[in-house]
Amino acid sequence: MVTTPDRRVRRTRRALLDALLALMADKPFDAITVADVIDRADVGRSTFYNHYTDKAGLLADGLAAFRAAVEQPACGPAAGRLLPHSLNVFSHVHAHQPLARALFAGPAGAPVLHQAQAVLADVVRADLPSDPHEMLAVPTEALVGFVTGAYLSLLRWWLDSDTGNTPQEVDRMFRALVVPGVRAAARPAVAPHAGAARTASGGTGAATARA
Amino acid sequence: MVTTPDRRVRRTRRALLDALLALMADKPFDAITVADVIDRADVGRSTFYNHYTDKAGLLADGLAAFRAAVEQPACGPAAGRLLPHSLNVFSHVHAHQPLARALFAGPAGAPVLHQAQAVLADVVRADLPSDPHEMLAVPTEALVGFVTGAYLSLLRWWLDSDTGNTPQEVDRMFRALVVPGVRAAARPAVAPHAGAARTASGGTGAATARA
DNA sequence: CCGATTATGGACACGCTGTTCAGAAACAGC
DNA sequence: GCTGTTTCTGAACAGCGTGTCCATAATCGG
Repeated sequence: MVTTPDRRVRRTRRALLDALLALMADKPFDAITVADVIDRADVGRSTFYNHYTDKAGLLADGLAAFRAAVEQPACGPAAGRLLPHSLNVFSHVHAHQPLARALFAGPAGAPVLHQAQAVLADVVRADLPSDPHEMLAVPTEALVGFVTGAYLSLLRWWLDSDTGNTPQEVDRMFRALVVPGVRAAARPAVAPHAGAARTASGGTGAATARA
Repeated sequence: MVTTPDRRVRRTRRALLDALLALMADKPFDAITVADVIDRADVGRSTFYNHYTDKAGLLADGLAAFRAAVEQPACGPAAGRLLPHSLNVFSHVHAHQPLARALFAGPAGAPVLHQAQAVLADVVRADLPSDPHEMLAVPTEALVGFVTGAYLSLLRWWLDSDTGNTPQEVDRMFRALVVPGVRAAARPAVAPHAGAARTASGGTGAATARA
């Protein structure tokens, strides 16, 4: 069960997924027809529907692989940090470029983006301190959305731009942009009367005494 | 041309757009058929194609309205701030809820999201200091993507959650999350030679947190 | 080598798209 | 109110993508 026994099955599925990913580099997912996929994969139409009920079913296979890769425990040096999986995300995207490129870069298409976003959101939710006070300056779910959006935007920029940045460099940019805001949001809400105007002029908080 | 002369035309177009927006509250854009729209709008099929070549054409009308509303000069008190249009965005979203809800909340669909995102990205690009040094810690386009993503995530959260937050409150959250990161990113890049060797350990110069 | 599983091509009904056209309805101006 | 113009309407049409079915051929594991 873990590994499909029959070689034909593995061969067919791999061919279909590869074809889909290759096509996703050009067209958005919704514009790709089953005919396109089986044509490029050299697979009969009936065969496709023997394995998947849908285009989406095929894509789900790819997404599951991505999720499994990203969710494994954070690498060594990032243990105690604020968003421990960040480098993990960028590293695995780097390692699985064709899949990641199909998921995040170019014209993604609605279902793809939605699902890929959900994977990232789960990672973020697990990485964020589980709202100990529940009285933050920004509600937890909004925070999750913010961080997820930052992942998405950085990934898109990275995969679309031709600059050959390393995962480490992108991770550094990501953290520079996100961490200060998360720290600010994780503080208990500012007093609504006294310090309302203060937020605009807030220093970049070089040292947030977290003791 | 500014105002379509014939009343029938205005009536028809308005009915079609309203129908589309209403339907977008339930289904993603791609799942809505022309038949759905004209059925709800009580309009003949030929009539639809007399005005628009496409579902997308109809939506474009809505997007143009949104863009026009958001791009007008920033309101008074936000003059000299870092992202002067931020409150503008949230205020106009609040004022045009049905449209905004269709564009940002719920299952949006690929073309909608892409275009709405482009509108926001243009606003952000105009709001960001036009890279005076060009040697920032984060490339300008990545920064634009980051801020745009933050807009999107906050808007989605706001429109999806039932908490009746005011535009001002959401704007405050937005700025608390985004401004510190933008300030950090807008600093000239860390000295490339001195500190570059230990890049692998991550952490920007400013925010190396020790747990 | 053989029985079981999988791949294949072709045909089918269905739904959505975008176009065309002749006639009915609503409009603006006098 | 009348008239010429513009717009709406319903129905029909070809084209394409979807998902299903089935008998047959190819490939697998043992």
